[in-house]
Amino acid sequence: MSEESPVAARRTVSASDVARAAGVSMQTVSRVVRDLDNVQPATRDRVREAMTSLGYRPNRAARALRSGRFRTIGVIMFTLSSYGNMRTLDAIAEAASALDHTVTLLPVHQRTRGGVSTAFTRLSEQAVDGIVIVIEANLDETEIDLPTDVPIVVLDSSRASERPVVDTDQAQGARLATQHLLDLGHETVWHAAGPDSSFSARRRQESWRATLEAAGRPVPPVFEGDWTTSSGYRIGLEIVNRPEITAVFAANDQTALGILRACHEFGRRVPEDLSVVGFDDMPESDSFWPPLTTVHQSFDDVGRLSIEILMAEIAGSKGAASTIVPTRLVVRDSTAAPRA
Amino acid sequence: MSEESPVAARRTVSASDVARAAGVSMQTVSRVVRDLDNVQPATRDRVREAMTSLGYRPNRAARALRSGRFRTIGVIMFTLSSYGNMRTLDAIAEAASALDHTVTLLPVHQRTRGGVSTAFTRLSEQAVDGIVIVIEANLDETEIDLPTDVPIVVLDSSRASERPVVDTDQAQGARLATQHLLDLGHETVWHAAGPDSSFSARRRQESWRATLEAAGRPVPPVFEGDWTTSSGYRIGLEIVNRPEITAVFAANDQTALGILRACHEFGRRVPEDLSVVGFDDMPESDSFWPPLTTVHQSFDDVGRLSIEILMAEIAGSKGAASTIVPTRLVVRDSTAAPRA
DNA sequence: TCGACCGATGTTTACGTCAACATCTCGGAG
DNA sequence: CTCCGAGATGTTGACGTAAACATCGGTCGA
Repeated sequence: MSEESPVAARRTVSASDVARAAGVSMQTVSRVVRDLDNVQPATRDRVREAMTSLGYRPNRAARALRSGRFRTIGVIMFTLSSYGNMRTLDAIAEAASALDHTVTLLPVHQRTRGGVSTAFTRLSEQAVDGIVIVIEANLDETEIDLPTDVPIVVLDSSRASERPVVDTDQAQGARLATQHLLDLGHETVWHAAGPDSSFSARRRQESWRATLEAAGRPVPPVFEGDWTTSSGYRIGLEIVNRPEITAVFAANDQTALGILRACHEFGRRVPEDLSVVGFDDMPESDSFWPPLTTVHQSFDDVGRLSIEILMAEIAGSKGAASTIVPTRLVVRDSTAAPRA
Repeated sequence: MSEESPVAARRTVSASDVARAAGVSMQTVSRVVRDLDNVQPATRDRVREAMTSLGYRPNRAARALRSGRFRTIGVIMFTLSSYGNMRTLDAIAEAASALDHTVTLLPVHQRTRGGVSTAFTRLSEQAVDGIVIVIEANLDETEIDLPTDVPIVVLDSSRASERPVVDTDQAQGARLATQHLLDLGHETVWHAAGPDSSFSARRRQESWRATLEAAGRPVPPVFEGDWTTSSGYRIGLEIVNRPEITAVFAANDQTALGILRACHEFGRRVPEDLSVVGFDDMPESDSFWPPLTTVHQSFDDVGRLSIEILMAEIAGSKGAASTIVPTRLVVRDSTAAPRA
């Protein structure tokens, strides 16, 4: 009945306003906000009431300043425009949110130097408690001016990193794909690779090669791609002219899709004349034509684990272990035994 | 030569540490940091040197507390797992970054009440200067406890909102698609709709209907979908049994892809027996089989404009105008004249 | 009955920065 | 030679919160 007038917007309601309204001290308000200690239920209710009627919202900046904690995780990625990155970010955001943390996107500026485009970022202000680096590049980490005192978890990195690494088990996935094709009876398996700048792509390629070698099969030259459907299409155009190729392992589903397109255009039948395996298991992959056999990776697990490890580091645990998330092969209709 | 020892990590370097090292006052450090005023070049250099050698980073919380500005934009979205949302977020992040702002993902918690799942979010703490709502739901805005004093821009909203709205011109896009099919000589066009909870989906449907009516064509019943390939596949299964259907406008590319799959499985030829148009123009769409005719929407423009408008609001301009971004039709191989 | 102890609440102070104001230096005009 | 002003730099005091410490009743056992 008192503060009804919605006249001029007061600036901001602070804890002391609430305290005055509830007839308690600021400190008690703080305790109620943080669900702390024993505050007498009656007092608590009185404070709560005052908070809602005044529309009080704790000032996060002040809180962070005082406590030194931002309850915020920073994420560094080059681009959101890839299926994997997006899914990973989604999972990270969800996991962080469950722990009552917020996710902020830390900008990465591209820089061209000596012909190579590298990333250069100056995280000039510390406003995060931890950082997840989801970056895909031949990136010298020194190019990113990272805070020294903030825990960091890295995805898609060389294992050489001293930081904790969380990643899909690229090697296992590529082996699954390659072995599947060999098991079907193909003499060997060709590979439509991802960009050399990606650690994931490199590991998939290495594992494909190792699997062939372990089976004593010839290792054909690699088709170089860059994750895109158009690079897959270009590779597909080469493949359709070479009847001796009966099986291809594509570095990701988009590349596989591009190959499928070339096959359609030139009448190369899949899987009768050519078996194709992808990697990622995008939601669309089961509707490609034919539905794509592919390696499913669990982006959700990767995102969730990276937050778990990061939070442990933030909480002070030293030397958190790196973690590898297994994949599984999803067999659909793009693979078959070679024609006799 | 002096501070070489990397012994124990000091806590944080503050402006006063820098001031001491450079032999100036904190205020001068602050001036240098903000590139302000006239600071004697010699002094400026001295301070800069001290900053780098000490590894000084301004404390963003303190800065925000003092200035009341966070240099941060909050983004509210249900899920990142849709092509459009992801692209929009990417564009928003880029635009914000160009203006030296950071983007944070504000979590939205799902809540089920009375059988309907609604969003409930308590943005309990204000830590953003403005908010972009990219939400797709029959959402009573009161369900989200938004700060009252923060500028907001809405995407994918009913036009009824009093807030500034930025969106793709859904109506124009749907008209383009429908008219294209009519122009090819189809008697009428069927529609594989998106979920009713999406304003975009509803507007595409309305415009499809209006276009048919304006052309004096019969308006067939709507196939109800939910953006996914599997709903498109389900719709496709119905279509393949009905030879009288010669043209379909799908609410998005995924739905179209599902329809294509059903056509392949049951030998309904596209575009000879059925013309299909999508909406979005995903990067994969030109590699579908056949390459998909679709409506291209410019997510980049939507993201960029939303930030422009939001920033203007933050800067104090009242009543920012809503904006509609045009689409364009991309004709590929999934559409043709009906067979005579 | 009294003192110790415990739970509930209040008081003080510092977190790091920036705005406002104060001061200081130096050159040039009168 | 003095005074004034402009530019350079320093000092003080919030911003809103939470940690540390202080205080104040009341309960319970000896």
